[in-house]
Amino acid sequence: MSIDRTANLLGALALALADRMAAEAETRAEHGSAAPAALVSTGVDPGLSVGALAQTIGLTHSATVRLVDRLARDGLMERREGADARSVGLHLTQSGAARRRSILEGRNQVLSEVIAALPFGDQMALVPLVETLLGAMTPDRRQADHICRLCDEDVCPEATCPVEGAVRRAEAAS
Amino acid sequence: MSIDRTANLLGALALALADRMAAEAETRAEHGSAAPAALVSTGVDPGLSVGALAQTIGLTHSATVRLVDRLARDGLMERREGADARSVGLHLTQSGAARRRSILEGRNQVLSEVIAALPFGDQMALVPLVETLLGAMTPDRRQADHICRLCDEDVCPEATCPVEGAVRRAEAAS
DNA sequence: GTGTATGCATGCATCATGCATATATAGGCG
DNA sequence: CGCCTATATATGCATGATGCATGCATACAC
Repeated sequence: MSIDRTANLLGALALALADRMAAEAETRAEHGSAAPAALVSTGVDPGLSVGALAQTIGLTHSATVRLVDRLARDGLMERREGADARSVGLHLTQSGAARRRSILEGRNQVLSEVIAALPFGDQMALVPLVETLLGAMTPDRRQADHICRLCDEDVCPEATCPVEGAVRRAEAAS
Repeated sequence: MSIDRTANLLGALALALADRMAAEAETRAEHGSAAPAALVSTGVDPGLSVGALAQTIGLTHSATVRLVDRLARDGLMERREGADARSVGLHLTQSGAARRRSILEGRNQVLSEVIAALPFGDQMALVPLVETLLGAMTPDRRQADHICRLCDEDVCPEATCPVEGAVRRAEAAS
């Protein structure tokens, strides 16, 4: 059992899962692949700035401005007052919050369906492995927000999130 | 430990891994996110048609025609005679084959680096879980090719591929 | 209070992609 | 043999998301 084969299998699984999640999310939110992440992340941290959102969803600032334009035009997101007179505070409308829930439910459904292929004991065995891998992929706060840009915090609270944990350890070490 | 939290964690991991793989691949092949898949898949099955490639990489036929145009213009891919006078047979040039190796090496490096966070025993424990999940995501040959569109067959031979196995079972059952 | 940094927005260009359609070949049926 | 339909590739056109360079307003430091 070479590490290369393990790597290849894990890569194929990640690709297949990401495909399904993206397909599901894009049936529920137009305006490109970053739109679901924008809705989900704005729901987690209402009032965040355009720049902060840009980093989380992995677009340039200008692309994020246009995306917010589109989401606002659809009545899903609003620009309100920000921390500064420069800054904007982004918030979901009621309709945007509903859309967000729909995206999260779709994602959960896709993933749960796949995981159901494992007997319960194997599901439990999988969890710590995934947690370790996620922790290893989290060098700093910025990456953490990016990784968790589609996460459902109701289901995976921050207190037990392995990505959060890795950030805390990294920040304590610095 | 609810299945929902497990699902969320697995989704985050898949997303993070897919991000890294895509970023790595796109530093090595221009022309959009489907280009790496086109190069890898053409290497696995030389002589395949444009239509077959389109299904594997998940683009429309016309988008695939343009992608092949671009890769051919860069000297990475060639249109040769196909099975028919209608069909085209796609092949990598020498330079295309080299590019393909580079893409696969980059992918392997990204994934191996992450997996190295697990002690060896845990890596071994992970393999059968991933195999089961991959099998569960493979309803037919078409999906199988799509899932494996970035796989390195040198490292993960068809004989032991869980996706291939699932296809064979599905075809035997029908 | 002047200069630099930060944050948001816009003009412009590019590029990948999809839809509708055109053209060529294959195969079946009368 | 000729016609019809299916298959395969290719193209015209439009769209839409994105990045770069830049402009503009506000904040902060000295």
